[in-house]
Amino acid sequence: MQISSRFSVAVHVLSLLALQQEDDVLLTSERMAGSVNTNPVVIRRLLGQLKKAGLVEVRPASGGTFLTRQPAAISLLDVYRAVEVVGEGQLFSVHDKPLQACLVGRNIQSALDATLQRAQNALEQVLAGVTLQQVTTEIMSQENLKN
Amino acid sequence: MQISSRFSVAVHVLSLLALQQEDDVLLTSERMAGSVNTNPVVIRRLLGQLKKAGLVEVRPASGGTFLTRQPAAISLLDVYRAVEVVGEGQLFSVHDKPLQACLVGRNIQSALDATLQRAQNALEQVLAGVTLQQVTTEIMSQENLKN
DNA sequence: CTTGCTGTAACTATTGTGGTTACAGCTATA
DNA sequence: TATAGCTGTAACCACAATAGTTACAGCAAG
Repeated sequence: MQISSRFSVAVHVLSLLALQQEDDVLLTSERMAGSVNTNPVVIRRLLGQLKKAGLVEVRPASGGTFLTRQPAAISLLDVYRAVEVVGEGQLFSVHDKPLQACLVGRNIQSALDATLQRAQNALEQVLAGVTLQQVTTEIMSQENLKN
Repeated sequence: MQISSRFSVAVHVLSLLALQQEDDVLLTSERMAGSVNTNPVVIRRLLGQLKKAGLVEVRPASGGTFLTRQPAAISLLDVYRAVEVVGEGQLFSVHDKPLQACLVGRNIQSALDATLQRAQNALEQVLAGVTLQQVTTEIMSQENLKN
């Protein structure tokens, strides 16, 4: 199955935060929801996870959300982990309880484990190598291509 | 979300086929289901996909399944693709229809695309580098560790 | 004190997964 | 040629995750 769009939505939201101007209008969950094209509650749930991961600070009642770090100090892996699309080391699900009386059954899990772990790490290392800063830069450069 | 266990089950089944002895009893879907600890229909559905991908040959009514290639010529990426856990280039799902009137909204998809593609490729290349032969070798060596 | 926003619970529809029963169709073999 | 046994597949179920929605309590700032 596919990795939840929570991840891409989170990057979208963080990009909005990274690009927000000080003197700009307040970025409320409703505004962000408009840009993402979803429901404000979906955004608020997401912000809850990003907050829990220490990536953003949300002003409780008055509204407004801000990054706690520079965009260059936030990797996509941080985001990926924050939204918990996949638990640590669990990208692949492996069938449990294979027949222990069978040669293959009792060894398949450990035989596969190292490879699956490496595959997952390979994916995560790519995400670790890209920062929010790079994403917003890419957004601006995509924008320029259109002119 | 996690990648379906169809993948690990497929590797399990293919390992059984790779290790089967000529003069051994017939490997029916029921036998394989026993080793995997699931239902025979689940196995037959899976074999249908592996057959479609040209990895195995199934004898229709009399029973019995066989690899069409040497285990060394089957990579885990072949298996991964065969069971269609993830469509080509679609490991990450990205929210569609973001607000086009917004700078971030109209550029986020193309800004993320290359990175997500690279991440997925990284994962797949690890799988491409491991063959069924290596898996069965690992199974035997895990077995030996237990003695 | 009121306005407006966040935080969260609760419910829904949709989708993918994996298990199960049932049965048609075929093939090797007796 | 009859039959036993296996495959192929449809149909259904339970379960879990996702994403959208309504509703509302709580609170902070003006």
